[in-house]
Amino acid sequence: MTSIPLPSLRRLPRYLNVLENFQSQGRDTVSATDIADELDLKPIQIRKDMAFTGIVGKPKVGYNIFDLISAIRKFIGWSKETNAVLVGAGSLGTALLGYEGFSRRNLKIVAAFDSNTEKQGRTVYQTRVYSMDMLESIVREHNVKMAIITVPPPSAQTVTDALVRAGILGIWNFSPAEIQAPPEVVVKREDLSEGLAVLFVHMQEKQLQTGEA
Amino acid sequence: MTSIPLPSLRRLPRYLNVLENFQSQGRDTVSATDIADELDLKPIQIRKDMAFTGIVGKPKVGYNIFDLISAIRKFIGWSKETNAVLVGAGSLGTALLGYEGFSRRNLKIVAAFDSNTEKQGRTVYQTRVYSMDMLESIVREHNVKMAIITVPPPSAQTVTDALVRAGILGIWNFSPAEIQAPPEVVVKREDLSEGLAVLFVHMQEKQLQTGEA
DNA sequence: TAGATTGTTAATCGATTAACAATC
DNA sequence: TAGATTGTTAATCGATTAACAATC
Repeated sequence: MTSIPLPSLRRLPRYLNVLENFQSQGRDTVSATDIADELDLKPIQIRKDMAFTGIVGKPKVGYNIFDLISAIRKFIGWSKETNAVLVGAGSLGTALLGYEGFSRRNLKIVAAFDSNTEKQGRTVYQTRVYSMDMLESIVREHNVKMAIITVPPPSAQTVTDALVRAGILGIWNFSPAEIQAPPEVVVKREDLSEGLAVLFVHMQEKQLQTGEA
Repeated sequence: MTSIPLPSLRRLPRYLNVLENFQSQGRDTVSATDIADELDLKPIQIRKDMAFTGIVGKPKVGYNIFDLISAIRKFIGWSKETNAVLVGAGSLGTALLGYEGFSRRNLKIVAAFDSNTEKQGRTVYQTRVYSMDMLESIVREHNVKMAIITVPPPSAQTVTDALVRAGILGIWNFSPAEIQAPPEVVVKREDLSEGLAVLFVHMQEKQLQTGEA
């Protein structure tokens, strides 16, 4: 079985958003065209992507919204709760601790860690901040497999090493540092400056077109 | 002239990070292979991407680091300061107001806006929070062309409309809502749940490989 | 000079899109 | 039944990779 293409995978959460909107409007079926219209995509792309999740639609009828939502959630792994820890309770880390979008996707941050003793012992949006010493015991106690890194770039690799030692298997790295981890650990980079670069260049290109360089 | 491919554009900020590291180590030239090794990419891809920024290297010598940094910064539009406003001073908005990575890229958030009267008048990480009424006058006063949206999904479209009326030409949308804007306005989505989905699925795939489903 | 590294042209790979048969 | 919509197979498009000539 061939694995889902990365661009398709990235579109799945968008489909989920749209489907949840449709559902809250009381609808119970959608066609690929309905979804495509919401997202400015082509219907054929939706159908191709849906096939990867294993869901099948009915010709003439379309897809059952409830089944489709379940299939996508299950495919991504959002149908059951997942525990995570967060390292780095600075401005970005604090924001993520309070981000409502995570609980919507069944992600639960069970503990935060920070080397700053001033922050240790505090509770940020209902999550307790611990010293780094506590990392391994808490990770193992809650059987945590996923970690979020929101520390400054110079600390990113040290933190990564500690997480790996504690048994973490997936790291979501919000620091712009390039971190190295063993092959069994999945690392997802989330460098905000990438998105900023894309926006800037596209704005420039658009301005050039209108002659307003 | 054909425009830079999106994947290449997204790699440019990573090159910049690596080059700045090399520079702080006192080096003044790099080869494509040096960069590739840092980022787990192939040298040929670096050379192809560099060509888009217009920079040329010297056979046998490689690229001049200072020139390369300048060329990439200039290409992206990070060599001069850019003003932006932020709408939605909630947890994520507050984080972005304090995010050090932006000033490194010459992005200056001149004002924040929030409909919550409790937040209005406060100063968050040196940025003043205003009521939405002030949006248009402040945007025009500072000649702001770029805006960051960090409001809850139901407000995203209303905020977008207000930004467009105020003359904003580029929107960085951190809300998971799909927003509509006129064609002259560039919209960059930054939905964190996309990255989360990619991490989850890749973790699952890795577990399956090790037989630990 | 000889070797290393760039930049270009061609080949491959993978994702998107098109065409169309199957079917509720 | 006829029309609409799915899912599959083929064609196109674009990005990555390979091969290699140019050159400091």
